[in-house]
Amino acid sequence: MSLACSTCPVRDRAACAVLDEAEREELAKAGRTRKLKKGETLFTAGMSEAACATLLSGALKITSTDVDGRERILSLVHPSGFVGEMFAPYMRHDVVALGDSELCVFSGPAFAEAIERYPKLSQALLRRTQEDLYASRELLALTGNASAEQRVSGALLSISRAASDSPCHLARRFDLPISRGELADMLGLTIETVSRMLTRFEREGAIRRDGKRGIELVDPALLPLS
Amino acid sequence: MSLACSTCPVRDRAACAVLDEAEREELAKAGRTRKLKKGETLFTAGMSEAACATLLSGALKITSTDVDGRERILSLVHPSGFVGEMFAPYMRHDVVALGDSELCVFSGPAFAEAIERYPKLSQALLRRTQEDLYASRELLALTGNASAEQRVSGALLSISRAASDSPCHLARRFDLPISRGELADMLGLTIETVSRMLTRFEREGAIRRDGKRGIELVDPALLPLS
DNA sequence: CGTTCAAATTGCTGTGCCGCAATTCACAAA
DNA sequence: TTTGTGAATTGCGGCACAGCAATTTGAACG
Repeated sequence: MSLACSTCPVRDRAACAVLDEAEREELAKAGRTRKLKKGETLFTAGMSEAACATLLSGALKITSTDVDGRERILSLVHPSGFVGEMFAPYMRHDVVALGDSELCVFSGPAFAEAIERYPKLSQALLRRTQEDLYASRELLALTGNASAEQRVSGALLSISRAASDSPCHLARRFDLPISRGELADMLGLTIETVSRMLTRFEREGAIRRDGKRGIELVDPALLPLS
Repeated sequence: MSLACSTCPVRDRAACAVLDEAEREELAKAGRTRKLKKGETLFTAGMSEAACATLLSGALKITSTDVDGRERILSLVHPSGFVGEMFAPYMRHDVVALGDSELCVFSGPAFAEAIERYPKLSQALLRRTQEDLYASRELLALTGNASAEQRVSGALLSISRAASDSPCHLARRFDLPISRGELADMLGLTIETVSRMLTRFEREGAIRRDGKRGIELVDPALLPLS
């Protein structure tokens, strides 16, 4: 038996929030909660059984590994986000926990059935998937032909927006959710280059660094991409 | 009054194919067909009225233009493909015809209403959007930290697969749907580099070029990314 | 069959990022 | 506080790609 949805931390933001209470409890019977520690893998690309999940707390990364063995971060997943497959017969990408995380996991067929049964759920997921698609395309545009300076700057602004309550407002002070190496993997750069750009921004007075992860935007207008 | 769906070239592959005939004709009343010449713009990023469309024939590109004015191709759209917005209040990216094209266009609100009415349509679009999301992520992985050689090689294989009837089979001989410049914009390279890579592949015996657009895969195994 | 012009190719040079290595830093544990 | 360890920073060449310019190609036209 699953945890009751009434205590779910994302019960009013996740895709299943469009269902009424009875429907949601019914859906919950098909899923199960799961806890992941930092670095643990939820799904592996190529896995032959489809599955999907809603993130309750923590953070995930969706990655692919290229022929040379280098990892590429395709997307970050925040609480209430949705990952996985319900139509495809296998998992397309790796999904790994960035920090300790809690999830609500479903088998692919079970969730596909739920989508059949609840049209509202299908619509909510369509909305969400379109948002993910635009996020992916934004990242594509950012890492396309921009300089290293622009990429790091763009990532800072994007993370700052994600950290603030409103998506069009910048958080002046925030913590990077990922390491330099992961940021580099996301931007198609190297650790060293990311580090050099942060140093440059700080020297130019655009940002101030507070420990390994803390960032304060002193003068966002100085960042090459605003 | 719209063109009857019975003569639609993609009537059994487009998202609306999941509707029965009566429903489809009903939906068609909300849309209208439109023809675009090569290079004409369908949607412009920021346009305040949401709209969407199914591509009947021809080809489209979804692009964004960065601060320096360089264009980045985010996605190619083939017949039966779907583009545009029905939930967002504005268009996020530019959509331009790569060649003469025919479309079935809907206003955003009208299509949102259709999704409400026909759960099957919502599901079909969810499937399709997920496919687009994976395609976008594949491109992200390809252009991430791969060398120019790998990017061009990967694009050739990807286009060859798209040109063949089955998505896991390579077409030995095909025409590039886009110019060198557009291919470069898609891969985050320059025209010159794309050209040099094609020359290299031909010199090494992996491909043969036939005119400006024709490509024959002589020995795909020689391509660095297979 | 030539003409025309945009697209593609090729050569050359500069540079921005990578890749390695050494050092420093931050945070946690003793 | 000291110590230990992994992450981050910094310096230093090398190279792959960008950017410009000259040339060639090829598809459509008269």
